[in-house]
Amino acid sequence: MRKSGRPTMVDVAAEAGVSFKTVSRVINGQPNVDPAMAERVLAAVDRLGYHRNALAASLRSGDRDTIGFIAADLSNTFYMAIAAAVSSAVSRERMHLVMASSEEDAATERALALDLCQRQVGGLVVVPTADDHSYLQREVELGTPVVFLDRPGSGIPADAILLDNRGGARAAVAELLEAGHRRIAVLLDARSIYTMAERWAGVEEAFAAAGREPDPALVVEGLHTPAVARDAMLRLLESDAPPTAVFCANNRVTIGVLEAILPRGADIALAGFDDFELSHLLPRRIRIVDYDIAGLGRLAAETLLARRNAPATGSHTHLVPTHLVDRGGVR
Amino acid sequence: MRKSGRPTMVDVAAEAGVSFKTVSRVINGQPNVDPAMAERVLAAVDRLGYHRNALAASLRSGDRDTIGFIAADLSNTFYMAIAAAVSSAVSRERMHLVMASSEEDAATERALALDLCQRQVGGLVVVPTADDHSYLQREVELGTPVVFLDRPGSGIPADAILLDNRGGARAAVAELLEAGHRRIAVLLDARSIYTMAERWAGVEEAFAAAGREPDPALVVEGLHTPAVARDAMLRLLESDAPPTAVFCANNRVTIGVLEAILPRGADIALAGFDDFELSHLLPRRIRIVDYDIAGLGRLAAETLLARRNAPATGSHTHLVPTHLVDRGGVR
DNA sequence: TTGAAAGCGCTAACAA
DNA sequence: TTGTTAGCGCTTTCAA
Repeated sequence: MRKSGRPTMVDVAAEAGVSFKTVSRVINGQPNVDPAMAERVLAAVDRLGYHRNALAASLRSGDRDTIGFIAADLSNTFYMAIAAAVSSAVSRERMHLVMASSEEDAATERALALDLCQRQVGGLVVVPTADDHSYLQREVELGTPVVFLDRPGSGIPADAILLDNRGGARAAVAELLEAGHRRIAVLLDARSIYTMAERWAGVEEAFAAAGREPDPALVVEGLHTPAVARDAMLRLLESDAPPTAVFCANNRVTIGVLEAILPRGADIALAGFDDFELSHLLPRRIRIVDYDIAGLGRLAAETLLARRNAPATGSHTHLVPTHLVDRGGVR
Repeated sequence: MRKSGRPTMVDVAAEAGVSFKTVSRVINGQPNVDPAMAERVLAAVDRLGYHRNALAASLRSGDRDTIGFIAADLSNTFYMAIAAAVSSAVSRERMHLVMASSEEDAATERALALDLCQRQVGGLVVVPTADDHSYLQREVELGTPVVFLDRPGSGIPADAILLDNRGGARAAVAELLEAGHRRIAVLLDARSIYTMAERWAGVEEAFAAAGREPDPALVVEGLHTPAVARDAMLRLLESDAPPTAVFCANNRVTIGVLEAILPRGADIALAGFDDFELSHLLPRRIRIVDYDIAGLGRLAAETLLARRNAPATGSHTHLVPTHLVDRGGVR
């Protein structure tokens, strides 16, 4: 064994007294090897504690068995759940998932994506923060498939896996309108975020279908944290004409609203986009726009893996359905 | 550019009309390069859309800039949160995190760990499922540091990051005893799991300190899911002598217990190990054994990275403190 | 069935 | 300051 490093195929070959190509054959389970020789090689492998260097192997063969995942914000349980789903789908194909977070920063996203490409990933799943992805153009051309998740990318041909944001929001608000509510508050994060814009569009569609339109005084946007959403809700409750119902455009907003409503037992109908842990134990009934979050991650992984083998025949956008469910109402 | 593949340093050198070592120097920002030459190289890089192959680079240099993380179960938000923390700590050092899940299976854990070692990871963070890790002996000897997280490993010299399970459980139960409770139920997952054994030991210590011991009729173990925990709690509530307080040994058990208690408004004092999302919005007050979960992941990453540079001077076990907090009580 | 030689794309000595 | 020559550990021809 050389200079105290890890043993190599050459070391194993020397130990077993065979050519180093024979070792390669045995290690890779290739046919046409004399069982006796294989036996000797395996014994040498064992004695030396040899492990194949997968990086060196892929250098020559060009095989890529790693997939990159860039989340927008890993501290958000939504993206963590997706990462877990992508990971398990990827490992089912005996591949690995390398995970990173852009922290909602376009430059970071770009640096991470390019870095992962340099690491020769076989594909990239990206929750985009940047609004131009032409920096990936070259990589896609060279055969690294990219799949956008949760938000669409732009500037390159790549598949996208999106939620039916519009339909989900529309259905939730339509229900509130049908129940006779006329003062419906709509609380959102910044409308510059793709999902927020879509959900807001769904809200408008629901109002339009009922021949009405949202009351600007009851619409609050830019609610980026539960605390901010809570304060906004408190102000609405204390206004001259408080809402009788509220639609929360994501789970952070929903949580903030609950923080405002629950302590004072305000009597308001609740609907929100995104389910969350323990929603079923809430004391108040709430309608939730739910969807298969693990399925979202799985679909992304499968779409990506399919691209690896198939020719780039136009990009496709998958719309993952949402459905309304009841949560809470536990006394 | 050769056979339609990605451009290499040789291609860039040809394009720029310089030697390929000069390209290497420019790409790696090494000193002693004529600015004019660097300019020409950079232009060629741009024209060709060249990106350095980080795998090939590390093959020769031996640099390892990837850390492996093996969770016991990525569908558990606890491990996902840890993974996120490890990821961000690792990327702060400009390294990458490869994520995998053993699904609580020892053979899977072993296969994943060995696989990651073959991929030349610079270190391994493992939430162990196997109870013998001597299979990693060789890798540790060869300089791949291993850090165990949440549960101790065995058979190899490796650092461990553990929670103060015993102290946390003891404090929670001691408080119930001090409040005068005499019929305290203790609900656990299987005691064969390290954390459960430790927490149970903490419970016994608290009882012993009060000159008492747990009532076997009120101790239920093997509660692996919220549903099972809920049913166990319901049986206790309906028994002849129901408990006046309950200690839940992890958050799954706590959730099951809440599912049993909340709908019927049973008047029972609650304490549980592990915080969970939205615990602060629960209608019932509950004492929680809390800890810094992100810090746990960060500490694991930092301990691992420190090992990479330092000599293997004996393994160290870090005990992460826990503290009791109030949750819930929102009407 | 086995082996020798030539790469993969890069870094690291060494020379010029 | 620049270039040359060896490798890193493996896979892939191609010949024996």
